[in-house]
Amino acid sequence: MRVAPSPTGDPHVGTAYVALFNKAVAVRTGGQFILRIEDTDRSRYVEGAERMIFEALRWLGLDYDEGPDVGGPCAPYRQSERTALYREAAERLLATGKAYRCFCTPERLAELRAAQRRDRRPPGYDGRCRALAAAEVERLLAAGTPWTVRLAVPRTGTTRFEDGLRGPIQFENSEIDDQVLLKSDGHPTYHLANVVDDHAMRITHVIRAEEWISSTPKHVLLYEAFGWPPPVFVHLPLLRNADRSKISKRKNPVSLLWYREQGFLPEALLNFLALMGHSMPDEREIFSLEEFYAEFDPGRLKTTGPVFDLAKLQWLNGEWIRRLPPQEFVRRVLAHHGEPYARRPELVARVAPLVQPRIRTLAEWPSYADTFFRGCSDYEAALLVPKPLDAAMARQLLEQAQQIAARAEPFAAAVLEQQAREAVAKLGCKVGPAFMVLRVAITGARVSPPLFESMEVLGREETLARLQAALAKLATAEATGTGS
RNA sequence: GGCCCCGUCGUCUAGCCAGGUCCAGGACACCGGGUUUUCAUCCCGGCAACACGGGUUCGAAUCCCGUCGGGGUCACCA
Repeated sequence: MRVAPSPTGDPHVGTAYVALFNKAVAVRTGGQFILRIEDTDRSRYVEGAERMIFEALRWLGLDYDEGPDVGGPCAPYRQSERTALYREAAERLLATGKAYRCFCTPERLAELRAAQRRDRRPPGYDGRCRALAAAEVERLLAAGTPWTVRLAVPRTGTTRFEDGLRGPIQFENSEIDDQVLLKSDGHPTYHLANVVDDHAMRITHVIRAEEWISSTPKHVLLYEAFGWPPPVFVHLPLLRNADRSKISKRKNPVSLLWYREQGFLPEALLNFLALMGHSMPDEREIFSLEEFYAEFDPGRLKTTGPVFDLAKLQWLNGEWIRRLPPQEFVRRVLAHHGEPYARRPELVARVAPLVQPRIRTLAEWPSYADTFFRGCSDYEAALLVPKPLDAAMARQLLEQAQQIAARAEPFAAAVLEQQAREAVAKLGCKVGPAFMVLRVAITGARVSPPLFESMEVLGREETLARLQAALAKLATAEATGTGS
């Protein structure tokens, strides 16, 4: 089993999807899971993209047994380092007449396509160079004319293969183009490199995306031409945008980097991907990678393209965050966010339990936690006076709170809450609005972690300071008429 | 357009291969309600689908055919 991405940009969510199922088969069958870098298109090569693929796969826990950065018996695992192999293979095909040299220029091919399009005929190479006499080939070669190698696809007959998921699939050979195998720059195309490598690396199951179905007959023909037994082909459904087109950058976040930055847990992303197109026998929806491997069954794969629903991923991520052991949650927060949190790990640990049940992604951490790290002085004074109350009542509540905070012993949430409730009752106020006044004073926002727990974390001194600041803010607002 | 793949609630799906136990179950989202100091959690309830038409059969979401719909692919990209 293998996954074979191209280093042409950010690591793609589809790569993770395909890698997941390949690895699952490898784990279940005791086979090797290989990472192969398909970098045969130097024009699309992106510096650093390869390293990001390594990192993304590791981040997800989809480690590979063999690959460019871990080595293995079939090294090298970068196609750009295996060009001799492909040339040799192409020579073999040339020698046996299974392929031929094509000297057509890109211009002629473009004109050919244009003409076919104009006449509303199916596009494809017209086979001109296939009929070239040996002497003519020699002459062109001697003249240094650039050439490619094309597969000599049989003109008649049918090529069939068994898709491990969809059953028998067949194509008329007359509909298959004489695919270019070796480009004029000496690099192989996907088709050649893929088949040669899959054979060389003893890949038993080619598990890839559905978009490859229509080129599979070319691959089957290649295996036949080489006299090699073809692997089992399994075409996974394509991940889709909401409009059901294949998932794309424009309509969906597809970069694994993005998911990491947004604070999605690898566990959740993997869990979500596993849910797309495969189901657990007991319909369980939340499960670990290990559980997935344990229950994975090719027979439970689906063939219909699932729409990638970020909302469900967010829900799942929230579930995973809530299930994290407290210490682990702290570790993830620290790993995800740098300063100012990293400087105060002990404070993070105390704040964490208040935030953990409230967020769906690690990126949301600051929205609840920042009041403990950055203070809260820049809120609007009007927030201190929620709807049914007036400024006078707000002031009284804050003053009562000051007294309670000053004397509470110990300075703990339960004590503070009990005394606050009593005081509020005496003032003849409802707890909801009353606590809202204090919440704003303490956290600077109407949405916050629990009030008294927050006070406890802040400590007596800071609590008193914030209450005092709120009172001052209220007074200023009243004086300038900007309050309510 | 040719070829190929696919078609159960808005979305992810169970059920289909081995027809009845399915007037189709679960989850997300959404809408109500409850718990609650805000938010979130948690609990309860609701909305909502077998694409359509034939056929086979005592009986079809499940088998067959057709139609329609969606997608993929038609590069010296992968």
